[in-house]
Amino acid sequence: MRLSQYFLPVIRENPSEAQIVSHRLMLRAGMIRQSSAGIYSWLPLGLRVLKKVEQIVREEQDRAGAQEILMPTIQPADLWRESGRYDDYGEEMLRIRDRHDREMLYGPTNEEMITAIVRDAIKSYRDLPKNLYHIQWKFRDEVRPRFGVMRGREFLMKDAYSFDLDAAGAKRSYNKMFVAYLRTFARMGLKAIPMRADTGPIGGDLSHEFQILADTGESAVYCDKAWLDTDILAEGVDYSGDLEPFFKQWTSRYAATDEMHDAAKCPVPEGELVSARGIEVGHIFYFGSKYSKPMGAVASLADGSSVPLEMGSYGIGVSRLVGALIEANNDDGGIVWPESVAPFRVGLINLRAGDPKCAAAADDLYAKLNAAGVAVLYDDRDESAGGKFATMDLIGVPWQLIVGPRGVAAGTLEVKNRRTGERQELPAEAALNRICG
RNA sequence: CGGAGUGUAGCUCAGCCUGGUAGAGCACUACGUUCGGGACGUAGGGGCCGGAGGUUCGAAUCCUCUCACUCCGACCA
Repeated sequence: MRLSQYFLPVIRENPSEAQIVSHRLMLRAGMIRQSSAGIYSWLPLGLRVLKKVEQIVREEQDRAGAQEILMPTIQPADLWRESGRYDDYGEEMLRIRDRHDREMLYGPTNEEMITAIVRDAIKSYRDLPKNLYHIQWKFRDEVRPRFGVMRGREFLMKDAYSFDLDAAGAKRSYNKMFVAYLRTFARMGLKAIPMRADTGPIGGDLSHEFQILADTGESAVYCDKAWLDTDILAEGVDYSGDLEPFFKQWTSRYAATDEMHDAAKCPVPEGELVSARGIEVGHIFYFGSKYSKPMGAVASLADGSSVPLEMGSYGIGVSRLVGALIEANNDDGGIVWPESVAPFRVGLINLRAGDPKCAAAADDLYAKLNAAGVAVLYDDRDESAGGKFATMDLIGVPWQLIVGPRGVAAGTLEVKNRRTGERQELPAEAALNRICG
């Protein structure tokens, strides 16, 4: 993409409404614009990141055996009356009426809807287990939206729902999602720590929150220091095998949110305990027949009797993750994307757009990178060098490739890594290999 | 929902107290000089001063109402 043609409205000064770093940087880097309180438009750069995050989530859900569907944002109120939550949910639910005065709502979550779908389609124990997920916009009318996309009212969430015949099966489904979540966040370069959690309004018996550590996190969290050195991706995972030992291993290490933490009962000695701030990026629940029973979602057994389905639900805040990623990856210059979610891999900077030799060299590199399938943002504008570097730093592209008159004359290119700060002048061929390799 | 603020140019803000032709920096446009880490000069364009009502000869400024946004708290993914 040529920057001269790209819709990238960067802002040099800090917008006054943005209090935390991710919100400031998302506005400044032209990723989002606010529409109203807690509701945002995603501009091209922001949408690229959102889609990358979404894709990693999708791949790990698929790998764990969940199947993607897509449910609507608007739901009928009657569905929620079946579970009894229509009256319980309160003002956080946006209630609307259509032209026939039918009561509708903008879905804050989808337990009722998925339960109705599965209820009508699944009749036999032979059809189980199933895990269905979708990635869809949700609306929760927060009393006080804040922190940009980290606590918006409209947000993109991946929510999966598992259906099993019995508690043992439901636990297996829970374990799969537990592992999938650890892998998902690790692939984004995030250290997400599962913590025993309150089940809240979803209700249920077993629940873990996944918190990533960041200074600006909303909740206080405590964990064993050993968490900081663990690498989930290093462990091979076989979803067809028994994941319970894995689950036990990962939950044996202490980690708790403020509400669940009791300093007097904490098994970790003071020196080994990390006290930090956490951002909740995922939450998984096992809640048995809380919805299947009132809504009549049952499966027939071999002996002709029937049992309510055992359910769990599993959420990841996809749009929140974009903010959380920035909270965890920024410096004075701007965003520092992990490569797996970076909107572009390479920022190609032509320092002298007006110079024919520089332009020819940069155009050539741009063509080569495109041909190699590398996502490249090419700054071909006639701007000051400082401004170009500042823009690339702000939007956090991992690799910068710099074309200037000196290098063109010498046949070299400067390669810079945004994260490490590494800068080297390499022969053109070597520079390309460094980046593509 | 309680408390506290803020709405003036695309952004950051001054002007309001003490009423009298709408301001600055950055951004934008044109031309020129520059050019290896947010350059300089000259000339320009851009505002229903959030909205409605009131007071006044006259309102960005004073009064009333209203809307929006932000912060603290309670609540929550």
